[in-house]
Formats: sequence, structure tokens, C-alpha cells
Amino acid sequence: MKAEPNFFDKVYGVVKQIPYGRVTSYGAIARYLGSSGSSRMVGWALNNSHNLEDIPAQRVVNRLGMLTGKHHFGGTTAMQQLLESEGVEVKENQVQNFKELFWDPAKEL
DNA sequence: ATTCTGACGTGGG
DNA sequence: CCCCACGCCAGAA
Repeated sequence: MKAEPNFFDKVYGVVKQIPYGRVTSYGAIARYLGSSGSSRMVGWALNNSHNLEDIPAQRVVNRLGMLTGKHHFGGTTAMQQLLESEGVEVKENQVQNFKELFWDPAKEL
């Protein structure tokens, strides 16, 4: 088996590298991987990340900073609680200061 | 095998 | 400024 980094694995790698108290968007990751149009696959990959605990998927939101995937955290405000626990202000399922907290892998990496 | 949906994003009207 | 439609790829019915 080749240790070839697949799209999904790449997503995990990037998400795991997201610094504390920082957030990023699906499109940013997809773009970093070279598949700017496949932003959906990023979400799909995060969905698979449910098996992994090293994937801070709560730091990954859509381009609007909205916690679109909070329903997948198995709870209601679980995702928001996690983000707020890191110092990320969340209001109405939306990340406040998203622009400042935004961590672009293509730019930071 | 076909069809639809899904943690998105961008563009056009 | 708001709403609609399309594109992406993969998995499930």
C-alpha cells in the first residue's frame, strides 16, 4: 500500500494542524488541496473524521463562519461549546471575528 | 445501473 | 441586495 496522501487524508492532516482558537473553511482546505471546486468532499472527509478523535472538526466551518455541521457533532451546541471553550466566540451558529480567526492553510502553510 | 442528497462555493439574474 | 442554479465527488437508497 502506498502512503500516498489521499484527499481525505490530506484534509485530516490540515485540520489537525489548525492552531488553537483558530478556524478555517471547507473551501480553504479544498483550495489548498487543489480541489477548490470539491469543497463538498472536505465536508465528507470531516464526516468520516467521526472515527478519529484527533480531528478538531469544530474548527472547520463554511466560508461564512457558520457552524453548518454542528448537527453532526451528535449534539445541539456541542460544536459551539467546543469552540467557545477555545476562546472562539460563537453567536447564532456563527463564528464572531471569523475573519480574524480564519486560518488559511494555503496561506499559513 | 440510476438518482439524490450532502459539514460548500461561486456566479449569474 | 436577495434568490436560484450549477459544479464537485462520493456514498447510500
